[in-house]
Amino acid sequence: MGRAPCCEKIGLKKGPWSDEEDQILISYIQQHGHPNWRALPKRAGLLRCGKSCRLRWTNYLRPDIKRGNFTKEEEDTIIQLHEMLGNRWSLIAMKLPGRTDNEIKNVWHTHLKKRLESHQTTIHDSKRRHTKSKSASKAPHVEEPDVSQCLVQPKHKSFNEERFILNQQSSRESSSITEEETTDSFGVAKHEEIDHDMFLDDSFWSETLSYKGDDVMESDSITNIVEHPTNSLTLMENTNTRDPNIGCDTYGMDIWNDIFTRIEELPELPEF
DNA sequence: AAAAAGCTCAACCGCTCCTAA
DNA sequence: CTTAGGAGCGGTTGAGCTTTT
Repeated sequence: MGRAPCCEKIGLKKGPWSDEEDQILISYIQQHGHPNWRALPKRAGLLRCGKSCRLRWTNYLRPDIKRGNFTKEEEDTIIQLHEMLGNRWSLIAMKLPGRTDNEIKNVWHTHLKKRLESHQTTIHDSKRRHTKSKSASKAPHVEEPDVSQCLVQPKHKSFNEERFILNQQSSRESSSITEEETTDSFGVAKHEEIDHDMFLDDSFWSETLSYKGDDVMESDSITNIVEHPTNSLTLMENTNTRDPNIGCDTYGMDIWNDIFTRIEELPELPEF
């Protein structure tokens, strides 16, 4: 069929935004909101594509944007959530108030991914050396904590855990995965390094996916996620991402709150 | 001091999903 | 049911800045 271009490109400005443009966009949105991004630039008097305006607003001009370096806690959260969700930056961003998906994506590609890669290389080297030295000498070896263990999916995930990730991954087929990953026939991201013992072991997954109690969410809800992940996650995603003004549906948000709260209870990741 | 290499991050692009007609 | 259009997402790019040689 072929999609029409999102906007009439001729005569529209591209590239970095000027202060003046920012001010126009901010004041327009403060007065009128943004019920229709496509029509916004014309109404506001901006020579920009609606998409460009939305991006500028959500990634830079929104009043609740937190700027500055990421804290270690934030980075840990990103690593943990990336482990669970893959490159679902918008979902990860939901857990980091004031941070945008774009920012998180940048941090991942510029800092975190490299950190992981270098540590995995180090670990491989040390393991290779260890294997060699083992055959050469019988000296006792103290196993260093394997950082990569924090970063790969559990080797023996339960069926429900697998389905949870499957649905997270496959609900957007175009989602790609990081370079260290391969994809199986179901679109599930799999890491090459699956022979490691897992830092996020079964207890993590069962804790994450189970529910006992006194939280906001009904226990039926989490059971529903586990037993009907497709329905639950589709519901959550739809309600969470589609209303720019309201933000998140309370029901869907409660589910995420619960999941994210459990992630926070995880043991601290080792220092890199 | 200058050039090269590396890094960061704002912005763009193309795609999918959802919804209304 | 089909189609068109809007919104949002993730991948990628490239300008500008910083560090290294």
